Amino acid sequence: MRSICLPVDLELPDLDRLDAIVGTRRSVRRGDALYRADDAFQSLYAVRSGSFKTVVVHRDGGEQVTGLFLPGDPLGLDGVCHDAHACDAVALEDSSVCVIPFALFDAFCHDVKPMQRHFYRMMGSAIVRESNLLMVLGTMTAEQRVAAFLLNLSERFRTRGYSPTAFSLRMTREEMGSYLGIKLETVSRMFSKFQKDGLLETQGKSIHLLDLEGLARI
Amino acid sequence: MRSICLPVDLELPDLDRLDAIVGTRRSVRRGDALYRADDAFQSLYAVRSGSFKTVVVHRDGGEQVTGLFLPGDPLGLDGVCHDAHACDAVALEDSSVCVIPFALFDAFCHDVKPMQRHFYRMMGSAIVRESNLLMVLGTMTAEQRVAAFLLNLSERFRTRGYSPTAFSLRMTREEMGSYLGIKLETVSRMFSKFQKDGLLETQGKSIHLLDLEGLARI
DNA sequence: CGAATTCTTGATACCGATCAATAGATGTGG
DNA sequence: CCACATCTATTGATCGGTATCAAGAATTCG
Repeated sequence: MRSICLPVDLELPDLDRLDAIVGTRRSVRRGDALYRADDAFQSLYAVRSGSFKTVVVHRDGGEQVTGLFLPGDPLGLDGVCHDAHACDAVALEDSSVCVIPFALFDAFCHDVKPMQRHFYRMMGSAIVRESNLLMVLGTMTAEQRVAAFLLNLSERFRTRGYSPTAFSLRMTREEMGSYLGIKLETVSRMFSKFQKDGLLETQGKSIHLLDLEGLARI
Repeated sequence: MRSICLPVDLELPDLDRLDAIVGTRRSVRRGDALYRADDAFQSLYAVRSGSFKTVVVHRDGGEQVTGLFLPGDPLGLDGVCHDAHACDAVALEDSSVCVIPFALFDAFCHDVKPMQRHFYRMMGSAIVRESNLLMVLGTMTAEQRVAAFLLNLSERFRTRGYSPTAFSLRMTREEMGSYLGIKLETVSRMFSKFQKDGLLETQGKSIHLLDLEGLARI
């Protein structure tokens, strides 16, 4: 878990100090928010178990899912900008996070160069992840979006040591659709199509990918 | 200019050190790249004059414009993640940038806390900017996208002290379309429609917004 | 178990893509 | 500085992919 979350070589005294900073845990029930847009930014979080979505809420109530976070993913970086969070972070299932008070974390980064470097990487990763999503929303058909989404998940589960071909997805079709810029019915239709083509099997929330290469060719 | 680019109060010795770091200038001709995806990440940049677009290139040649950068905007943050840039940065017109060697800048941030803080803000802003674009691409109609784009530009010109209602836009319709996830013909049609409705006047690259509130209502 | 939410599937409508042709702008070399 | 070639923009006609509307089935959760 730490290898995903903090792939940094730290010596013992530093490691203890970090453990003290990250000490607190917090549980969030399915559907509850870890933080909301305009909440004061005080802490970063690391997903320990479960999963989260981040959503931007438009003035006229329109919601856009902008991120999906799995165990090990850092959460809350959107708040670094203006001392307030820019989106809501909502648990997709009963979940828990590590709380990382930013003031302490920042001071720690100041003293420990590899940690500073890793923090930069986390911020950079968030930027690149969103760029990739822009690419998906800007250039792909509905079919390609769903395929790209599944392949991305597969890869992320793989790096976490879980099966890259069989996993359970706690998002609803509607949330996936929002994330991908399409409607829930379209998501459902694409799943049906892929199933018909022998690329995957679905049974409710659990998904079994049968042909990763086939999905990649779409 | 510095007030956009570095809104930080620095004392004199620090200011001199920063000037030394930022010393170098670089000119980029229209259509040329300041950097390309996979180039080694060595420097950040600040736009001095002109404008840039960032583009992500898909394996099958598909291009997606992911950002538009005006004077004062920081450029290159996408490279902080993996020691290599994640996109191309291309000049939309003959332009110039300040070159900020990252190693020196990082050391400076380490010593000067307000600067560190400002760097965090820049990274955070990049994340929030992309979230907003995700919102545009995920939830808005073509008409709304073009209106939102023009209003965003208007606001950015305003904060820079330029006219918020009359400006010249060096992007082609195709580039705007790529940025907004629609085709160039659709961009053109929306401009024509807005013109018919008395919301703006266009003449080639120069745009005159006549009714900001009307655009916002769309 | 039972109510509520979520999912699937079908029929139809509409927005934006595509194809195409003309007009206008931009830049280059004579 | 003009003439020509090229790139860019506009506008129209048509097509297709997704959204929308609707109904019923499956799943989830209290």
